[in-house]
Amino acid sequence: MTDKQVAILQTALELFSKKGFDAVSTNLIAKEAGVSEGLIFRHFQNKVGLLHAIMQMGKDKVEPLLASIAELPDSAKRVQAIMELPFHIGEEDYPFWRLIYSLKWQNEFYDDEMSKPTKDILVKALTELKYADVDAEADLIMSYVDGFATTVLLKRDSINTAKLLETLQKKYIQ
Amino acid sequence: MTDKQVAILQTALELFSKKGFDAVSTNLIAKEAGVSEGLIFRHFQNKVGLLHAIMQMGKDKVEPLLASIAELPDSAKRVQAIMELPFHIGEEDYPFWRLIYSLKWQNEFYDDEMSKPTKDILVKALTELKYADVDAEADLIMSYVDGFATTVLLKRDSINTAKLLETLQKKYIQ
DNA sequence: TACATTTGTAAGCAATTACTCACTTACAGT
DNA sequence: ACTGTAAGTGAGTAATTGCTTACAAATGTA
Repeated sequence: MTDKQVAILQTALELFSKKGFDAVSTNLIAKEAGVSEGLIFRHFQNKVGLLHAIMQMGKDKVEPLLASIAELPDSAKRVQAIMELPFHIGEEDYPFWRLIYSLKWQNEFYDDEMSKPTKDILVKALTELKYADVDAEADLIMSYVDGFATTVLLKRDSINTAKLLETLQKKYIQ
Repeated sequence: MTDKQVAILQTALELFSKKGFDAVSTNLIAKEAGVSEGLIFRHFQNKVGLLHAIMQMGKDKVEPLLASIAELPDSAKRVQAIMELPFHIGEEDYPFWRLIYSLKWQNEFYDDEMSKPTKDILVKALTELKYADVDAEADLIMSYVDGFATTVLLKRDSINTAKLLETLQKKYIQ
């Protein structure tokens, strides 16, 4: 990967996550990245190809994180780790997660499969914990996580997310 | 309001919520609504004006609903009503709520004030219920609600939302 | 050195974009 | 019937869109 290739990916991610995929032109990306517009198409074929490349980058980063959670020996700790996931996103990964969540709401790009691995970890852990309705319980926790992610990614300036996590933990940890 | 005015508003809402605001052209809206493109600008000044008109429509519908919750005499019931809000959205209101949530992720249109009245109801109720940290508790519930809304609006086909609500209620109602 | 491949540019492309404007039609109130 | 106002049209606009292409510079690799 060339310097300019990285520059394109990073500024595109930044802009997509800030304004939304459709509101950002390839012209703007090129300008902000200090690159000729043609180079975007040389490396990524088209605008959607650029988006795919960004998503792949993100997936490559998420996979090992999820794997490390799956390896935790304590089932309850696995559930807890999934639940608290949004609170432990590094500042540098905010743009990626904002992009993921914004794309969810556009029919064209919504990929239901993305959250599958996370739910699988939950289902396995909840089964081990002998929950009655494992699937519904997992869906409920997945909803919580979506909610926490929304709050952390969208309101980190206006609310105290550390205190929020603390309040949450008081309910589930004794 | 003319028939054509209503047609524009409805098809615009439908398209915006399905594809995203920026991905929908005024040309397409006009075609789908069976109206000349110029009429959109006659009635709503510009594309953003059209969006504002749609949002106003939605707000007018939400306000009385929220007011009726605020009037419930039982504080606990008020909290419960807020929490379950996403599960009781009528099918006909899905497009509006999808639009609201998709716009949340675009810097340009995100209006932090929109969720204020809901949180106010929560804060008041939780105070009456003598919760320790009312504000953090309210933020937590607001997060839940965002999560439930995401699930209901995005996955109503692939998961059983009725069962999800049931599972949720088991945790909070004894 | 020579040559092939990759990386990069700049100008240009047809199509689409949001929006305007001159115009006609419908319908009030007097 | 006359007139002012609102509703509606459709052809136009300049600017922007995603993308191509012909070419130059850089980077291998023998």
